[in-house]
Amino acid sequence: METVAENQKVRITKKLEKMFGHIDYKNPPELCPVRDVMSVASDQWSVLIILWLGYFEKLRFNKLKKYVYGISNKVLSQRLKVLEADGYISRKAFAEVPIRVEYSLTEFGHSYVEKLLELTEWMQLNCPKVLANRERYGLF
Amino acid sequence: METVAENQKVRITKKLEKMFGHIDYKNPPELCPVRDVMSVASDQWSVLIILWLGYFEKLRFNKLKKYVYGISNKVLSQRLKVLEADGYISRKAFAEVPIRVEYSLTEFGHSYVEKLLELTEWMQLNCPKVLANRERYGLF
DNA sequence: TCATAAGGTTACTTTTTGTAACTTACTCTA
DNA sequence: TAGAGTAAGTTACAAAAAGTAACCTTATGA
Repeated sequence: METVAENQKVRITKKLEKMFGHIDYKNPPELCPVRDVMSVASDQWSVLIILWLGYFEKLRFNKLKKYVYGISNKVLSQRLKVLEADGYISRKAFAEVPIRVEYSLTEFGHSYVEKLLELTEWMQLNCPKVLANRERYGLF
Repeated sequence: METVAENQKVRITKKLEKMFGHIDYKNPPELCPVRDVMSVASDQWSVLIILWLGYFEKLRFNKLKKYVYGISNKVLSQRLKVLEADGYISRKAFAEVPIRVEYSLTEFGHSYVEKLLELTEWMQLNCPKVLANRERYGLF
């Protein structure tokens, strides 16, 4: 990662454009792709939802609620909607009584899980803080 | 990513342990490493702080505030403390008047930026939603 | 003596998140 | 036929988090 001295004027580079989406830092923050990417499925609940759906082929609402321990109906419902809209998961409703709804990861969702695991493994090896907790996790 | 049928009992595997930290899903969620990893420096403001510190070698409080457009003193101060505690950035205060404080990325912070950029590039190629926005970003 | 400066902190307001009770439509049991 | 149960959510309300704007400190220059 090449850096630039503080007093130096910002140079417009391909790399910077990719990082911020647009060189003008006064632009609305929604225009930053990195920010977008990280905001989509990086919150605590979404991560757990995605992980459990990565482990099970498919899960119904209440099963998912059981595994994503401590989540409420409202929050689970909200997160599922966002994750579906963003293409991580798919929702399949069956016209039964009572209604049955199955959630599963999309192709993209599965590859995102791989990325999450990669990042986590990398963090476990490189992040000072996580490293300090490895005993707590019982890993390695 | 291998998945497991819904009705199947959870098998305790090395992979699952890594994913959740502990097989018992009723454990406090702080015990999930993936969750930990994603929660540390993935919020909107932290990402921008890290990116700008990745671009500039070092930045003082008010410069940083200027680039991380729209952030307040309180939030910037808070995030900087957390990021420092977690090993992403380092803080250097000079005994001058008025006081001068320089923030910069640690070694780990720099490699995290690389990871962020990698993930973003990957997302831009694979995420349906981000792909739809690529025209807006003016990338590619 | 008043303004300015850097790097924050503090009291207060707004927004977001979470909680627990309720809903709907049907079926099973007493 | 009244009542309970079931799945997948909503809704009204409370708690927590985030944001805002004024203030602090120590010193220097006008």
